[in-house]
Amino acid sequence: MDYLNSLNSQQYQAVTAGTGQVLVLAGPGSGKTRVLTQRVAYLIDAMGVRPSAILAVTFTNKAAREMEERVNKLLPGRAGGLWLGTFHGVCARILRREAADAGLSRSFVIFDSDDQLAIVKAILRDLGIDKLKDPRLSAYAVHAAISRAKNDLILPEDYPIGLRSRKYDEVYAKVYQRYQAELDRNQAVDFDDLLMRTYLLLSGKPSIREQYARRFEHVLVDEFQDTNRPQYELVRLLSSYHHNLFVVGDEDQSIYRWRGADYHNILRFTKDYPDHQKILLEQNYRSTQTVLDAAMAVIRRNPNRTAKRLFTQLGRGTRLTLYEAEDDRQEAEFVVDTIRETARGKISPGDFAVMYRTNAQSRLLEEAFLSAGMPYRLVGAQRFYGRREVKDLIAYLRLIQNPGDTVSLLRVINTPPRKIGDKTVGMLQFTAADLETSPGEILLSLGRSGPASPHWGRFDSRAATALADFGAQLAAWIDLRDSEAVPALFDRILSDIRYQEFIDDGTDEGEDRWENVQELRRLAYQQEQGTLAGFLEQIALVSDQDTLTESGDAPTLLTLHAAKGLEFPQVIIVGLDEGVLPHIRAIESGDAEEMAEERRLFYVGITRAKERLYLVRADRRGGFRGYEEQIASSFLDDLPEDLVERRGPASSRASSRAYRAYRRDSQWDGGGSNWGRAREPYTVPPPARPAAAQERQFTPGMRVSHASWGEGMVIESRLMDGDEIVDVVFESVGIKRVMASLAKLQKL
DNA sequence: TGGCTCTGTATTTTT
DNA sequence: TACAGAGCCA
Repeated sequence: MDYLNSLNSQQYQAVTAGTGQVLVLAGPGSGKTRVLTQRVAYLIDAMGVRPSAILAVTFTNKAAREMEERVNKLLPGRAGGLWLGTFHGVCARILRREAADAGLSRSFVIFDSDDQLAIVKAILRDLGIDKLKDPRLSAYAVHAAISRAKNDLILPEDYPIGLRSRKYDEVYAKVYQRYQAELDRNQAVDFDDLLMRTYLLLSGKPSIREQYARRFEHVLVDEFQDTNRPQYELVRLLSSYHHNLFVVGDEDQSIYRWRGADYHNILRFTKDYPDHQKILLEQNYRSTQTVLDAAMAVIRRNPNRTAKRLFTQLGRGTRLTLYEAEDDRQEAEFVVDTIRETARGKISPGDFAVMYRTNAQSRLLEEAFLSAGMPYRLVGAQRFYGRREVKDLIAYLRLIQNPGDTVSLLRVINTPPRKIGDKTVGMLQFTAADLETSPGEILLSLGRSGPASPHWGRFDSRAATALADFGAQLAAWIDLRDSEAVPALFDRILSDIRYQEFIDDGTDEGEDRWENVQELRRLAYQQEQGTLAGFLEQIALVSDQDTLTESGDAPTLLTLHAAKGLEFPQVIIVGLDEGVLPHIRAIESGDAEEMAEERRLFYVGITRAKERLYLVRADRRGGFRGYEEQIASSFLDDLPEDLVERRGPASSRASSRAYRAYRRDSQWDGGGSNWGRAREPYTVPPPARPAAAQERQFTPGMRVSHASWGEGMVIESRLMDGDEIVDVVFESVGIKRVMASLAKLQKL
């Protein structure tokens, strides 16, 4: 157990904690992963726990893999059989094993965001709602409402009508029901289903719950601040027999609120498990004190947090650089120049990470790198898996795995073109609906039996032949699926459909597309041992971080979200402008929690830096209609002057003056200023001053009473401008939004 | 049926 | 900008 010697006393305490519940509050860079890894090793090594009785849940597959490697290094050959993975991955595994009890086909597929959105779109079209052009009824918004419901563990038939708006809720409820029915018809689940269905399975079937709860003597959870309701409940259920629960988190790094994550789960944990041990990890082993001081100055402004003191023994280090460029092109050039000029000697290009708030910001950066002839690594799964050619091939694979997957079928039925047009497809769907089967089954019947198929007569002979040809192909692939490994199947599809001919038209773009196909093929070849189902699952659940490769000495480009859990010697954060970071949507929402999350995002970015941190902004940015003037991010205001060295053409000029004037104005006009040729004004709430910081007095579910409206229940509450805005459903008058200070609500 | 052009609109973050 | 979807024509 030599490994224990390298721990500080808090880390040691955490790693060697006995049984029961343990909450480790770990600041950035405090050795959280190390504690988790060694804890697992300690359980096996010192406490004699079988690896297969340990469940460890991480946030990304990458983190899981790293943890596995490190445990294996500590205990060579003794850690096999650990359950290690992401929440979504673990849930998929459980659902696959318990498919029958979960009401699923064992070969269920996981729909990606595009498929999910496509289903919502089709339903809206069917209901004639797409014509309304109401942004709150856009496919995107409706899908978000469904996702929110699932994250609140609300089933379609229980969707509450009239809580917010009767008109919208009715649509959401209806679409939710049809959406879920459509998933069922396709034998498919979405991301939220993985969590919700596992929760329903475990909560609804005591025998299955007990089986898993007995099995997992120890449950460990990483990034606990980013768990949502289903995840919290799952952890509770899975640890409900042995009650050994070890969670690690940091409220200040919670950045997935929009996905239902709720850092209050940390507080909830302390209440639900009153006998827990709490251990604080404050010593930072990653960054210089300057970086930490900057980080603390930024995060201090957030209300509702446990104050932490981050300290290091790595010395003061270099001051931050704040570079103010004239425009976003110059911003990108600064990034490239800085890396080129600094990366020599001890610092190499691979030491750099460039972080941004939105993916769109990577474009200019990429262009700048390309024109400078410098390589870079871009983190992001969507970039690859969202490509048409990649999606096509995955759709083929999914269809072979599950012919009931009509979404995939429709995607590939005429791609490449095989003379099956809209009319034929319409007939196919109609027939399937008529006979209460899936289009895929009809296709297979035509393929296997030809004119002898009972469905043949439904189509004219040309259409029937085309369908039968494709059906026969599909049937052959399905046979191959059962006899061959994934790579062989993949190559067979490629050659059968002559995909290269279709996609690679000799243009640069065509070559590019074919290159992507090759990349997917490489991934398939790594799946020599695994099943098709496993390959598809792995593909469906890749996280952005999983696409981060270790190879090559090139700077990494990634979003602030994707940067969570990583560290780099040199960090450049771009886009420090009001409206970019913090993002305009957070500002416009007027929701203090959303602004707090933007701040946490900045905090996460800052604390990734080991040695040196650059912050970059631009006076003007190109939007989709020309350039727009920018104001420096209000977050920059919170950095102590003595930690920052200002540079750049813009720093001493107009923008700063305008910015200061703007700040002054916003003191008394409540935000919104016009100067120069500024665009539409928007209001910027003042940064959360400690004075204005306060606790929420009302939480959802709480019973309250009001002098004239009587009793009601709180459905939502948030802090805004130092007051609390509470939504309450009153028994007498329905839903009302009130200011806590004026309404004099009484808690019951 | 297939391919082209034109138009309108928008995703912030991602499992 | 960029991408999906509609509309048009061969």
